[in-house]
Amino acid sequence: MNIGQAADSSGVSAKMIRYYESIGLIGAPLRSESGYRIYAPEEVHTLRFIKRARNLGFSIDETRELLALWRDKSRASADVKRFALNHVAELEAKIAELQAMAGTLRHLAQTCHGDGRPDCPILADLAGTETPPKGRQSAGRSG
Amino acid sequence: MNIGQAADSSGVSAKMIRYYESIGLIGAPLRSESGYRIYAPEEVHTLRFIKRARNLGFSIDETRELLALWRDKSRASADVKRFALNHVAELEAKIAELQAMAGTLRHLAQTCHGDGRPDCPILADLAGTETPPKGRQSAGRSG
DNA sequence: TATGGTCCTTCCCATCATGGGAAGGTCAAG
DNA sequence: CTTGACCTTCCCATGATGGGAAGGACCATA
Repeated sequence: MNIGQAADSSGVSAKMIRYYESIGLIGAPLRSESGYRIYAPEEVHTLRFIKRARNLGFSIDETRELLALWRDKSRASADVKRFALNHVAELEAKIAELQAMAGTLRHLAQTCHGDGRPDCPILADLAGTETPPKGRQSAGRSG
Repeated sequence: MNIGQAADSSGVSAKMIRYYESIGLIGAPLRSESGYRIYAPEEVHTLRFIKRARNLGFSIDETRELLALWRDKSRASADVKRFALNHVAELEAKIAELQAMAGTLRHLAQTCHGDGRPDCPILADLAGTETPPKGRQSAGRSG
């Protein structure tokens, strides 16, 4: 199986397969006489594993650890679970961060007329000039 | 005002201030006789604007547009609002993506014993081997 | 057999935003 | 005058991915 076919059947681009090999995430495959990389089904399987881990937001280094856990037939499922839940916590932290941004911005947009007038509380907030309308608490400046 | 003071009072590192200057996000400030950058309060104000925009998740190019809107005294607030809401939509898209990841992973972790046994549905799912326990719908493989 | 198209190889560069650090000049206080 | 904190420019690294060039390999068809 050539790299192109391995790419098609794993969802990992040929470019990335070579990169993964270069950083040691996967081993170097066999080569044909002319130097073409030849992939066994087992290796394509590994590529699919990697693809799926990446899709779940694991970094390449985390994926490396997952691969190690996968290959270690005697690992405790508790180890894997801890690893997964740790990643879930990281995802949730990032989600919260983005939600804070979106919330602040949505709030600002809500107070913006959105008409032809130039006056805009969004820019006023970014500028820190906080055009005080009529009784307004200093909200959302905690960044 | 030296670059260090400008950095402290804007929250943008000296390194990034120089970078912003190099890419034309901000103009080149005055220089002292010995070549030190000298910042006026106005420029520090701009840096704070940039910092805040970055904190809200705007890219540098988006920040550039926001700066242009800010400086354009005759812009319509509708333009700013549209820009902001567009960014909110992008943030929400990313949030949804992360939530999908977290949800899938949380679900997988839930089905994992998390004890000393090696058997682990998380790795099984990543591997695509899907150890069918007893009546299990193919959930979460839409990546 | 020649040709063309599609694949493969390696190598370098770009992205985006940021930090690290080296080598050397400047400034203010002791 | 020395010391230490600051400034300057320049280069390199990150993480994950893609783009593309130059050249070789393979295969089908004329």
